[in-house]
Amino acid sequence: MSKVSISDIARLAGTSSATVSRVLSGRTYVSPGIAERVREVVRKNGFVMNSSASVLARRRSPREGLVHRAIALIFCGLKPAHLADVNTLLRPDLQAGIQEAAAERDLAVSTWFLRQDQVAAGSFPAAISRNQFDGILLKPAAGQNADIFGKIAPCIILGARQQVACRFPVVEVDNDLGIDALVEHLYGLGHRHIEFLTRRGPHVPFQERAARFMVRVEQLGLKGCVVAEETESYESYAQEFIRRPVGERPTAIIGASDLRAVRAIHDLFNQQVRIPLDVSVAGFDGSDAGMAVHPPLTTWAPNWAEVGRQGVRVLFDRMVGKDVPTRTLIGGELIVRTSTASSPGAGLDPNSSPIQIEST
Amino acid sequence: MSKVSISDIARLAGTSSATVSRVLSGRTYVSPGIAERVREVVRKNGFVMNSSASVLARRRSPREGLVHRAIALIFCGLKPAHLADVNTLLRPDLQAGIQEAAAERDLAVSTWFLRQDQVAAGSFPAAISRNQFDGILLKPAAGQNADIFGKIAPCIILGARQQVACRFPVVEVDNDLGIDALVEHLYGLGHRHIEFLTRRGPHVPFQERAARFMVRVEQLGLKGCVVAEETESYESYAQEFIRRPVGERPTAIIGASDLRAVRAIHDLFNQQVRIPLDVSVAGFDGSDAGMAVHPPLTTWAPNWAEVGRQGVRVLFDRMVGKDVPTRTLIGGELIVRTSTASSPGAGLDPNSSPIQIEST
DNA sequence: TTGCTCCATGTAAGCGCTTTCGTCTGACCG
DNA sequence: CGGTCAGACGAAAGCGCTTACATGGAGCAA
Repeated sequence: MSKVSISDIARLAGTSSATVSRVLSGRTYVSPGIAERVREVVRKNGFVMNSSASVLARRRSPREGLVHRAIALIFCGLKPAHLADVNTLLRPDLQAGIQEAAAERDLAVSTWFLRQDQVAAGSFPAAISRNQFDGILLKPAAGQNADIFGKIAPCIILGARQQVACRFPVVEVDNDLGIDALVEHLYGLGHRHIEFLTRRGPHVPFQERAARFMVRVEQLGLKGCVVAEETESYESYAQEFIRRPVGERPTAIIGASDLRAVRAIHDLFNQQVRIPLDVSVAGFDGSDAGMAVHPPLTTWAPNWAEVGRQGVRVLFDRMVGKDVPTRTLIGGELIVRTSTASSPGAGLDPNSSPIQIEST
Repeated sequence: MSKVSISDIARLAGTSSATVSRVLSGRTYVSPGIAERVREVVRKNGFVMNSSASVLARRRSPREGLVHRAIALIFCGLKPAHLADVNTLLRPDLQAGIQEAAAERDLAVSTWFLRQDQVAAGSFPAAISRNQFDGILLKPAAGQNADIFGKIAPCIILGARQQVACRFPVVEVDNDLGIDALVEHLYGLGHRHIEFLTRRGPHVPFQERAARFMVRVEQLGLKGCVVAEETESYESYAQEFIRRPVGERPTAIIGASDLRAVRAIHDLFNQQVRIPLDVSVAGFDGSDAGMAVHPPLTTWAPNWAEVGRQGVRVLFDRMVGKDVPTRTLIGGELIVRTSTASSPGAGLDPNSSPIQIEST
């Protein structure tokens, strides 16, 4: 395409290609006069270097870090029918954060979806095994071992702590912070009996949230427990809820996720339970679903954009050889909406103002 | 990292590097015996070529298409505060479709977010202007002119038709199909007076949907009109709705988007309007919000995954020189939930079964 | 057998850069 | 004023591949 090469520039600037290279890489000293002349010619001709040649040449004496100015974002451990996973793994705001931080550092981001069996077999796409990347951002599904990527380039794990057996630094959402915020929010509203609603099965993030819930509840001296719904035999939490005498019902419920909370709200509604009059419900995720449900859901929104930004920052630091923390925790924001209100008996009419939702 | 080069392989296989290259590229004839021996050595040593050297060498005689086996996915025309745009531009399912189709063709996908002013100034990240990609998938924001990318590589426009002045082939969602499906669904339920709820301002996709709505409504001989809510002065559609005598109210409403429909549902609820008993409401998008709102929203879900797949397919075809259609339309799916029911007066009690939502 | 063709393979010339090494210039010291 | 040294620059050797071209041997016709 652009036929113009570094030696053309050299000729036009009346110098040698070596000097042009030195000016462009800024790695060695060049006298200001010549440097300026070279830059002028480069600008005038819209010259951009051939990066293949550059990478090839640099390989002779392997230098630190940034050979390609490119990182890979790898979603790994996806199940064969992976479309379902995608929504939880690939959050637009996470990716926006990654792009933002990558752009600041002039890094290209190449995205890959790898199935569990591909990783297990170590059969990567050619571009990955060819070391075309200076670093790797890993977003593993739960339980996925990702060590193998360490052989290819510096790695960082992104996301919520999961049982990823990883020797890599992790940048993750601090779920504990979210659970604490939710519990304290409800506590502040006068609730003294709170239940945490999750589902059966080994879903690590949910388990972690549940564990933290119990810790915080005990610290505050509240009554509370973790309830796991069956997913198969559909006997909903709501049905069980209304069978209990009023005094034994919790006054507030925290869902392990927004979707779980939303589902509980629907179920409770169908059982004529009024929210937040009879029971407050909160979620965890900050999803659109929580915004749409009626009444709008109080929830904890992890700052995924920041996870992306910090992930790139930490990876970059590692790429250039700096020391990086093994664990970086990212916070979030408590979004208070109308699904939570003061506990029955704590005064205050929660239905005094009409319910509204954020503007489109 | 891997010190082993093509000439090492050649030595081990007892042949020349030229032959190894020929075997690996499969571009010229090599006798089966030697070819097999070479492949064996390659396999045994886990050899992967240095793609920089390969790209560099191939440049001498510029060949068709696939030099890099990489495409760029460019979201362009973002506003400075772009996080808001991101959710509408970057749909996880779209990206999943892209990844799937790219993986099939052994293409790397590199993602870029470009602000409007960057595109206008023609100042691209180095990797893009350096021609490191064989093709470009463009997802422009409305009104963004993207012609400039045509100089860099073959381009395809992705998404819903917008006033992108483009000379490039387009792979897009067929919104007309969705509007038709929604109108016909309501028509089938007995509705004869339907309103389309949108917002003021030049939002092209909404305008298109509204236009199609009017066409279809007239074709079916229905009563219907397009209502645009102000976004600033908050006088909601619902307030205006209840001021009208019952006979002049529509029996069904279609929101220009799920979020708009969700908002209408909330507003109507606050005005004591029962859905779907008094009025049916449908949305457009297939979002999580639609699933969560109460009652769950009937909506049209465009098949974004297919847009991604077809986009890559069309781009690939163009990259290898095939003729491609200038316009590829992708359908979607009507998701019928309980926010729509038979028109009042058409018999049938819409509240006979309890409302449920999909499992988490 | 000779001469010709054809095809598989080897040889070697780059692709466009980076970097080592050596030269040259000028500054500075004795 | 000669010697020394440092600093700026150019010459040129690759980086690991691809491919035009050269080569040599097999196959075949005369």
